[in-house]
Amino acid sequence: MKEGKPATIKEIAKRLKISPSTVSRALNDHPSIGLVTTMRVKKVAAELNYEPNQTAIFFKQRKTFTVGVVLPSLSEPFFSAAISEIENVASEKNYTVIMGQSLDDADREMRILQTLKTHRVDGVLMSIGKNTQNYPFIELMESAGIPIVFFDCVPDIENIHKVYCDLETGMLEAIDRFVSCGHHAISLINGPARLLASMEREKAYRKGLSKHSIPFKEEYMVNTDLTPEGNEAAILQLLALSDRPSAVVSFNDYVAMDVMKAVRKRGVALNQDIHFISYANYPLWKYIENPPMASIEQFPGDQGRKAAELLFQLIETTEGREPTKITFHSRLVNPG
Amino acid sequence: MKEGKPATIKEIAKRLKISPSTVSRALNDHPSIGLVTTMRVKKVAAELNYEPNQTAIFFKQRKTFTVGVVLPSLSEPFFSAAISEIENVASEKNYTVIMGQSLDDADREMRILQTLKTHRVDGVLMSIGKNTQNYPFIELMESAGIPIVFFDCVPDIENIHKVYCDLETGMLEAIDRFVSCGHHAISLINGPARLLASMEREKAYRKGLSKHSIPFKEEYMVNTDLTPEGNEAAILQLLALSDRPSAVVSFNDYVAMDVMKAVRKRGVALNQDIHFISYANYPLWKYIENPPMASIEQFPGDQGRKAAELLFQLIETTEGREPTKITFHSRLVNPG
DNA sequence: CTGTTAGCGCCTTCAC
DNA sequence: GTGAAGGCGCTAACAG
Repeated sequence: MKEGKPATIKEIAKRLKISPSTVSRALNDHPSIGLVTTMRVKKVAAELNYEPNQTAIFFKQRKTFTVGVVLPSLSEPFFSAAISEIENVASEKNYTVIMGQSLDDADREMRILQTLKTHRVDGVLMSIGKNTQNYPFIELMESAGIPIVFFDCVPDIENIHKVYCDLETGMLEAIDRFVSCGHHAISLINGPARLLASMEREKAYRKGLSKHSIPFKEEYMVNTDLTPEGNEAAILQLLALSDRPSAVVSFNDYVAMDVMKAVRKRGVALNQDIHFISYANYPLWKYIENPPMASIEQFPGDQGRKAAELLFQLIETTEGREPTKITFHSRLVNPG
Repeated sequence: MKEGKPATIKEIAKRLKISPSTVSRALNDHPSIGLVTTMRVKKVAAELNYEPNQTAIFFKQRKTFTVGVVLPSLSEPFFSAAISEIENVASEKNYTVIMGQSLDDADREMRILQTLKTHRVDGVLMSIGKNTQNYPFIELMESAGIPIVFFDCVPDIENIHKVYCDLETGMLEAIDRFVSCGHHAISLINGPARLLASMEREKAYRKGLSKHSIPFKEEYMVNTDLTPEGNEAAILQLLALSDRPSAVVSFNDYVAMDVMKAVRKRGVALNQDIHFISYANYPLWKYIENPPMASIEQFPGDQGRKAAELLFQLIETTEGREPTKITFHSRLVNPG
């Protein structure tokens, strides 16, 4: 039952008393091999349960048919959706996926990339962590000739391939919606100020307000460090205001959940006294008793798919390509 | 910046006018190489930016330092927790992780295993899908000499390595809890009857009841196909009973969420008219307004870690080992 | 301590 | 159409 060694080309050559090269060609349907020999070879191959030794092929072809995926966390539904699509694209192309979670740790991120490099992956897809400030890995991968495509959480520099979601459109739609429901006291609970993602939200928020001629009020924009405590602190800051906002856009759904929990605890009525819209649109909203008024969808699956497709293009064209930038537009949707 | 070819051992040998084997040994800190030569070699290696070609090493050593992980879905928090721990163990051991989602599709499962085999992974960790009835892949992997360890959702056969969570203890604790709160009309919303997981729950449920001398009532045990519709239908069946149960154990948290939603919709008061306990203990409960009374923890992370550790043992011992069975015991905990 | 030789399994010129 | 030979990069006998 247990075959010590899998069959090799040589053995089937020996059996047929022909040369290994002929066998190799036959197995690869090389045109110059006679149909009969090809058949005979394949028959014996099947009998011997022959399977090509991929490691040998990888070695020879200088290609591993493997791509690496690096992202902050697998447990976030957002990234799950992305990696799922990535895997679909990869398996269509007969590539396998090696993955690593950075857990928002820049060192760990770098280590993962190193590993991927020594494993000679053919390409890398990456969404950087919140704490990643500089990007040594870009040069690392480039010097190794390994293409890398960033998605969703992308470095704020040019000359790289990236796929991401423009946060502005969703924010504008959110504010439109709030305004059309009669809200004018609209807050933003933003993430850490240094994050690109936060800066974009703020910019869009200001733009949305001014579009409706609502003046920007300092005290309506608060920041959270994205911890549960920070999230709670942020909403308390808003609730304490004499002119408490009636509508809030929050950084993402996790923030929204903490915030809504805190609101509930204080006896403020959700979707009555105060209304929420947040980014991400996590699937679990449909189970919640009082879900937010709306969500801003960021299309993780589509981003993942596009990024993967782009990566495979880069892998297939040996030439160094122009940096490509693909943008999705966030959109307001019903939660869940 | 971009080096066409990475440096090889040969080149650094040539530079130093020594033999490649010496270089190889030096780089691997072989004891028989003089300290000076070792130093010189390493110095030149660093200068040339040498990095060993893993594909060559894999090829030569007949080992890829890669393990495959196959599970139904990455997006379930349960499996995320497991794979996260698996990855931790793997990276401690300097292994990388290739993963595939079966999406509960038996064919896809088989295809993933095939791919893992051709990629010559050193071992496989697997949690089988709900629809997997027979296990051709066991023989497949065995004939290739690739050890496989199952975890959580494991085949119902002997002679395999498995790590799983005994569901009984948690069920007994749940029923104890219900009874001590004065409940005697205790229902079970179970999964598809053919699932091993369902059979175990039923058995434990019956045992728990009889422990408290509560007679088993047919109409108190209903099944769901685990779809949202099925879940709703199941609870409606219970609610329609003249002697409606006041306490329900449900198959898992997804079922519980659907069920609780349905209950809410009909104006039955959660945690008052009717109480729930379910398996899994998903982290999101802490955000829910009326969470279940308790959850049954199945320790996905611990299962993943143990399974991985076992797999690495198997990989390291060339000998075919006795089938190992490691059991965790589910436990009642506060949700979230 | 170091060098020589050989070979992992496959593919690919180059000959015939 | 087929065979022989060589080599990918590295390691591991076997010699010195």
